[in-house]
Amino acid sequence: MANFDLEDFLPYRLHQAAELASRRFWRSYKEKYGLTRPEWRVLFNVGQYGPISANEISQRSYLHKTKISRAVTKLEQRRWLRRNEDLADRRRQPLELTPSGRKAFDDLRKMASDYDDWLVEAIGQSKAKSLIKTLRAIELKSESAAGS
Amino acid sequence: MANFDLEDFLPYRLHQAAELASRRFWRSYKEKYGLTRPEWRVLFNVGQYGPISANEISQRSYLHKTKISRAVTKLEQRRWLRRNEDLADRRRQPLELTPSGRKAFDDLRKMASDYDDWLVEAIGQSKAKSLIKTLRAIELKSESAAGS
DNA sequence: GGGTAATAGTTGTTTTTGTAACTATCAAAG
DNA sequence: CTTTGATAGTTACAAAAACAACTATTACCC
Repeated sequence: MANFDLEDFLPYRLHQAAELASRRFWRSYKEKYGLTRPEWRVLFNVGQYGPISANEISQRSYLHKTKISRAVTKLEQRRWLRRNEDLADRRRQPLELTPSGRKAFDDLRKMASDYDDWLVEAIGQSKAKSLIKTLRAIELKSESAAGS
Repeated sequence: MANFDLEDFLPYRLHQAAELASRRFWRSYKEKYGLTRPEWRVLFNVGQYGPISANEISQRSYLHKTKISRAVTKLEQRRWLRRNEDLADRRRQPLELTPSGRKAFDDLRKMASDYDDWLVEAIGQSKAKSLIKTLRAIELKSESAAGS
């Protein structure tokens, strides 16, 4: 504690890295498609896991349900996704991409993949893999403290 | 690219980890002192590096200058920090903690240190150290793309 | 079944944030 | 000096966020 250093405080360092790492990428999809971050996340969750409900996205990504709700509305207006009906539980709305949503998703996924490659150059493939594992361990430990 | 996985996309994973890791800690200082995250960051920067100007905090923490400006106003109203004058450059305001700010800082630093210890349990000391290094490397690579 | 609690999702209201424009001061060049 | 451009910090306004309250549906249980 005597030698506590802000720069080595994990939540602080993690935030800095996350913020810096996402900034350039965020600008690129914002410029190209005018997407916000929650919209990007919802799009990717639906693209990768769809059909998926808002609540499932929330549990998977820790995104708050109001953010998801509004992002879904926007993406729907754009005709990038549609809400289906779940006859077994009429509260749920399984979400799926439309063909044009799929097209945008594919393009954005390519952008993400390229950006990830560029980032990984900084540390190398093997360290990138162990980084992912380490981050998951931290998330797991923190999860007990989540709460929506 | 064919096997691009959202869960392994570094900016996404980093954000999840940062968000989860900071949430519990954020709640604890919010409950105890009613601090926002920018206020916490400014307090820690001034506590650790003061006297320091808003601009120097911005460069160090990538916090936007308007956030810093507002956080400084709040912390000043609380009498936790004061603005000094820089006679050599009257635009700058070197910031310093007051005695009561120092007291709060010491308490919060203890909380942060304890929380960090708890988090590090998830991965072990040595991995925590290499994690910090890896994160810095990612930040360095991303920095070229920063822009305030 | 009928009542109570829980869940999925939305909407309204208040804070916080991002962006740009602004003031004040300093630096550089002629 | 004085003009031009840069920098530190603040403020105004619009966009996005948090938070709480709400509707509709389902689950539980007596």
